[in-house]
Amino acid sequence: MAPIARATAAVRRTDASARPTQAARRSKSDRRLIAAALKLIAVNGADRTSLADIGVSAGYSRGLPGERFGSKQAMLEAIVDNMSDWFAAEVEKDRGGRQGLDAVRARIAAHFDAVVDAADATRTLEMLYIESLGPIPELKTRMMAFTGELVRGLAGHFDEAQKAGEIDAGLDCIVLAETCLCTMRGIVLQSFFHSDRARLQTLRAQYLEFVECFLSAHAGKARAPAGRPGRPRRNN
Amino acid sequence: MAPIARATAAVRRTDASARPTQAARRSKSDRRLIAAALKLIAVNGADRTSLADIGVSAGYSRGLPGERFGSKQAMLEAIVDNMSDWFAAEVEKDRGGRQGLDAVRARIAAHFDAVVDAADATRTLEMLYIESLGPIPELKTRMMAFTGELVRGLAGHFDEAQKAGEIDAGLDCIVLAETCLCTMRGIVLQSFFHSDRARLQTLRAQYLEFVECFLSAHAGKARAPAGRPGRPRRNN
DNA sequence: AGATACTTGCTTGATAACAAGCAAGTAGGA
DNA sequence: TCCTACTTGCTTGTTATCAAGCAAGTATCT
Repeated sequence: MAPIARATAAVRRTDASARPTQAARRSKSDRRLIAAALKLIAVNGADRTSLADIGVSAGYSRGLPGERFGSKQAMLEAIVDNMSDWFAAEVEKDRGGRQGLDAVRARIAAHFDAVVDAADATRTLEMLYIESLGPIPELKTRMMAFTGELVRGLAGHFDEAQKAGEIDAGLDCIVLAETCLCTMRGIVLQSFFHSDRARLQTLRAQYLEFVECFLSAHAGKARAPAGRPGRPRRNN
Repeated sequence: MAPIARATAAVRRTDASARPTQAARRSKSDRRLIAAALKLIAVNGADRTSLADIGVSAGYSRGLPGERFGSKQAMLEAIVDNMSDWFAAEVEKDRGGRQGLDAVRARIAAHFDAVVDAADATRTLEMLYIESLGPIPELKTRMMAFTGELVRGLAGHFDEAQKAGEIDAGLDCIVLAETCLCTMRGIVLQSFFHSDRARLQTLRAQYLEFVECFLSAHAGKARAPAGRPGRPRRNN
């Protein structure tokens, strides 16, 4: 659930269960540091979050984050990597084995769900997304790579949909996917301003209308495949 | 064009034209300070932009911004106000006298055009949009007000379209408008990552297809509640 | 008109808070 | 005992904010 644990260390604790191993210690502190960073950055932004605050908030000393990650920049990069991997995995997991438009729908749903399930994480990710526009190119590169990965993933399913005849062959899958992700990003950002969770769901629903409408208007000619939704109808 | 000048002071200069009046001086320095701030914040973000840098970059001393605006926070607020007014006026101006769907289209076009015409300004606005999520509520309030204004403006035209029978009576104009603005915001943000200006236009065109598709699918006189947006439901 | 008093734009120096990074140290697991 | 996780003290650089001052514009009086 939480996008935190990455170093899955050997947690084999000896029979004397009160003695954690070194690797377990490190892994635990890693996790807590990143969790604390997510919480703080989600609220204050990266620039206003000091390494000292992160360390103390995680229950350690003020110096640990710097010692562990080497520098603040490096820590931010680690966080982005961590979350990118988690988010992509989450979306991919929720896709199940689906393909084509079903996979598109699953990815969109997974995207919004992830935002709800891991609010700190996604909010931090969005904060860093913007701040990465600054002069430090390292984060920006990673963010673009991350976004590109999502775009290509989604575009791949549009491709499948084209090949399966679910949608028009003339559509540009990459552009289509990118537009979808932009919209989702915009909606997610907007939802950050309203603590009201229902707002997100409302906008999400409206967005799905847009998508289904577009898809059915551009439904492919080959109408052999079974799974094609005829009308802008949501599931069920 | 530029969203800068606001204090339209009495610029009545005496016939000895080389002697600027006090008000003119102040107005000029105000303009230059804000212009410098826009440039710097667009690149570095507000947190990484110091008042000293702004002053020097504007051609004045490092102390002037603080002295003029009172505090950094206040300066940011002034900038947001300035730009909000300008942006809203720009969009409204481009609307001309149009109403209904034509006005919707004009507003969307104006929105994207403004981004291209005043890149620094909009980029700064977006930067501040995100940073305003932080713990200082002042900016956040203004940003929400600004966004709300845009939403209501757009929604008003959807309303007109409904009354004119251009679109379904069942549609929620506010939600529709908000979704549109979210998408535009997302696209604009995405375009910041590519110095390539064509990317923005590509996504913009794709988005317009979405909109037109949705509008024509929900065109015509009020029909039965068949087309009403269903409740948010995720596809498993 | 010309000189004088006053106001306002702008600059410069000082200060205090804060944050990142480094180095030397302590404690706890192997 | 050695190694590693972690802490603490310190240095250095940055930045917002304040206070004092200078210079240029404006008003007032004669």
